[in-house]
Amino acid sequence: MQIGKVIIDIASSLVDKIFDYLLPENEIQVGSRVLVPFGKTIKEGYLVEICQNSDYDPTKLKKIISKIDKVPVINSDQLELAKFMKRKFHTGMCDALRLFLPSELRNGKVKELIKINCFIDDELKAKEYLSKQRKNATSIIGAINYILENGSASQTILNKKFNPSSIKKLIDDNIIKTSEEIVRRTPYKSVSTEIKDDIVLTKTQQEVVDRITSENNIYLLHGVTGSGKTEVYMHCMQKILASGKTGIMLVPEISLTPQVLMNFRSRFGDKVAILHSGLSAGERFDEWERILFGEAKIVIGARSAIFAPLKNIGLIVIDEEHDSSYNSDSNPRYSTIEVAKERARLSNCSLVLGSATPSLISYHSAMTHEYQLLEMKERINKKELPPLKIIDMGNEIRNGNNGIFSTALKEALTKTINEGNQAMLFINRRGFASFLMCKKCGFVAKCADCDVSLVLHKHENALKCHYCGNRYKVFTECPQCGNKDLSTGAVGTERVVHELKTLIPNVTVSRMDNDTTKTKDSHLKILSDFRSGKTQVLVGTQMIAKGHDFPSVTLVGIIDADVSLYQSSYTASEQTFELITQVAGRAGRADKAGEIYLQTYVPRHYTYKLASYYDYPAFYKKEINLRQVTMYPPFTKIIRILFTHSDENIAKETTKVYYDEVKKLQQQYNGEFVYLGVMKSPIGRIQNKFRLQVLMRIKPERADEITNELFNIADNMDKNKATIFVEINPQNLS
DNA sequence: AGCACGCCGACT
DNA sequence: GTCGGCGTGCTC
Repeated sequence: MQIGKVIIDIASSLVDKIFDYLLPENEIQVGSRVLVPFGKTIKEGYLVEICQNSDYDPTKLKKIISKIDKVPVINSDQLELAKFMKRKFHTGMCDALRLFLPSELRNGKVKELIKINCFIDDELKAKEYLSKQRKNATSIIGAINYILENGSASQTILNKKFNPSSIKKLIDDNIIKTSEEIVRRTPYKSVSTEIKDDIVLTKTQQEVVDRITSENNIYLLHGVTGSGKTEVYMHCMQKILASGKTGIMLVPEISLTPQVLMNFRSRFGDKVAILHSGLSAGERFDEWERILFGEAKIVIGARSAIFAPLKNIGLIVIDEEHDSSYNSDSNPRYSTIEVAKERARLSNCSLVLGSATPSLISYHSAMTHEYQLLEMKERINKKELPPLKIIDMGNEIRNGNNGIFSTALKEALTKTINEGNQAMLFINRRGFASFLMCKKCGFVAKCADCDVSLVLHKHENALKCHYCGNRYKVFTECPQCGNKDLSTGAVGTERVVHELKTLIPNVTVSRMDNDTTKTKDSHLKILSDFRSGKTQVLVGTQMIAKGHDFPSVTLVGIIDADVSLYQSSYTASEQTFELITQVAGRAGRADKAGEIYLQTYVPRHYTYKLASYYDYPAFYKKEINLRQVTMYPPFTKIIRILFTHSDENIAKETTKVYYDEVKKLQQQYNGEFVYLGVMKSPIGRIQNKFRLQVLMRIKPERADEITNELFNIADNMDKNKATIFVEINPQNLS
């Protein structure tokens, strides 16, 4: 008797287990999606295994109804990867499997696009028909003439140009004949697929390519900005392609600009598939299908592209490996680097992690020889990195300048604009000001549903909560005491734009942050306006720092570097160093010299000093020592268990039950816990849900074991109480 | 996720 | 007396 093991496509921990079914007579392969009777209803599921026996009462077994797709949609490596994700990150099997499929497939909304071609096979008959028409039948006459002139036309176009009901009548009357054709929606179709000649590599680049392609390993490629890493990746991919294998290259979502995509398309033609959130549903589905059917061999995309349905993978590349977007921080939570390591292991291929500022953890792995370190220390154009000036803002205040720009930055800005060059101003905070406060009674506007201050957005004339999105009216007098003297908190992007316009009245500025990039292509528009010189200054948050190449930028200003340095996270210094290096890399990319101004109140901080020399190894040394002394990652693993519930008492109760269990675990693993504590989450309430947490740091040796125990405790808790989230080395503790 | 079973309040 | 509230539990 053949038993099919099925995971039901319902994302709930209550049904996240294997259900046994009888297999029907006609063959279904493992990895197929199937329809099964489930309770009173019919559900979709994934056939994950076929075997001979079942532990379940054989009389109660039901039969799989049918398969959904013509072919299996999940291959064996992907199945293994899903199991790995369940083990490693505690994701449900269903959640993991869904990552491998375009959502369009599951919704059944997208089908193969069918183009209906309209043509006329009997011209005489058509002309005769034409002559019978009244003069005012413009649609019918126009459509026939249009087809006669063009030979044929798609029905979609005809429907747009003429009256659709007339077209239908013509088809019904057999004047227009139709034929169907499957078309693929290729993104960025306009880009030529003509394959360009190779660029000759430098000696260093060639050596790196040779290393990567000669031996299967995990490589950390540390190359300064402008050292030509992308070219290295492309050459490696070419070699892989030539050997009949396939490859994945991941980039941060934000740097998947049309330019990057064009680069790849012009090198690999239609052998490359592109996966990212900017694609339309149809495009994404078609790209996925091209990969599944082996038409595309190279996949380039954001983090989810690691799940692409490739077979026979020869190389995986993660560019800008330090980028935080590689950590999924909402369900299902996973680390893309960990997934990539496992996928590379399963495919027996190399994994390349590339960055100008590797994450401390990755660099440490290279230092301890878990990864192979590859270095590219020189820029392709042999130019020095631009000088970085640290400006003491305390000094500015002492000299009577209370503004947000230092005197030096003001002068540099004016000079840059006058000379016809471009500038970028970076501030890691959106909105106008971080809060609005009454000077008299100290009242600060707070969100009704979250324990946070509201951020002032002048442009929209609103106070916004950055955690739940609630909006409130801006007040001009204190709601508590009626006082009209209000003060605003720390500067955000809006304020910088405002001050800049005051400083240089005719300047053209655009702002790039979460608020101005809500619509689909808005960030591309902002970037292309800046690239073309339509805007002179680009003001923005994190997102302007990444990978964009603007030849005319000669000035970069970091308005308040301390925002990043003084966030309460053990990665604050690391993130600040990384940020400065990335932002600074935007200046002077082409033949023009660039300069960077960094404004701070702690000008002597080692992070700023070392960042200003672009000395990553020195920064690493300093920071890794600190981590070792204080016992933070990579010397420990941080685990945070977050409990949320709308009833504060229930949240507290669940937290206590869990904490007591962890204490038992601590006894059992005596000495493995460096720290264990229970407390309110830094933001005690979000969207009216109370948040508590159990926080611990564990020595690495037995950390996996302990993590499993922690998962088990969570699994055995009452599902109707507070919601439990387990986070490993969390980036933002809010 | 759904759907049924089951044990307590306001109504023809 | 019943209709229906949604807490609890199960689905191969």
